[in-house]
Amino acid sequence: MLTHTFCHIPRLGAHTERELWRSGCRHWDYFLEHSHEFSTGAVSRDEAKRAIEESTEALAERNHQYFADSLSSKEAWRAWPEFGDKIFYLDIETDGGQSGDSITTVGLYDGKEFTCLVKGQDLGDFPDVISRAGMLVTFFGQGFDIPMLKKAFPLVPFDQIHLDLCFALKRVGVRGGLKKIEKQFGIARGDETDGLSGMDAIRLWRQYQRGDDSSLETLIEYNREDVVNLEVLAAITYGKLRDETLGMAGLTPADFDQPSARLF
DNA sequence: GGCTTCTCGGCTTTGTCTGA
DNA sequence: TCAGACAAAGCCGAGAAGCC
Repeated sequence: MLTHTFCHIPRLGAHTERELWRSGCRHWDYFLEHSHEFSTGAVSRDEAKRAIEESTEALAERNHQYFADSLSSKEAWRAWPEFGDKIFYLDIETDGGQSGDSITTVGLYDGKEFTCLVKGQDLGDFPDVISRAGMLVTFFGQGFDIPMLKKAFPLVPFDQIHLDLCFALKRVGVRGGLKKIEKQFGIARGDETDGLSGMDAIRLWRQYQRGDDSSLETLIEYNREDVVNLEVLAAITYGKLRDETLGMAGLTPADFDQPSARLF
């Protein structure tokens, strides 16, 4: 979807992008060869062409910072397939204000492997682990996880593309908390963690601190299911947003498979 | 409960296009 | 070349929402 995107160009909005698609310009490569044939709204054609040349180069170099800056958070979903090999699904748990509301665990899932960094053990490795990510996927991370992490790790730049599924799903009419949405899409949890909430995560951490090691195991499993399930939700969200975005232009995903859409 | 960001609507600003 | 019309982005504030 990223190579069909034009609304990341400064001062070029969704309306102009839809007009470009409708008039047959559906891929960066096509625009670069035929830019003189299309209207780019309030942006000059030369400026738009320069932006698309930069975008092509940035994608070839896997430069996630470029797209983190140019793509609005609302449109971050478009980069999900292109940066799939540099994604971390992320979720944190906290102690609920026990010591200034500090982070107890950080769960990270790259699509293959789950890593849980635990306070007092390996949480200090977070800056090193996160430096490998080009894109972060969270649920309400913009409102909670990322501000908390920025506070705990002020030297980490957090320059990744950030897809917040909470707001992305809301755009396609799916509302509610993470657990409610998981149920809505038939995503099941294990017997041990089914029904647990963020408040239970705080309780489990406190039990662990009192010497109950099995509580930490349950907390890590809860954290693991949170981030692994984010991948399933991201795929659902991507499909829904793509269909809705194309639908607003009177197009379907099949229209992007046309030769002119792919190349020329 | 506090925090943060979202959406939405209205207004302002900026740049392109078109015709004289 | 220039001025007016038009389109789109930016900005702001209010209210809503979900996180722990």
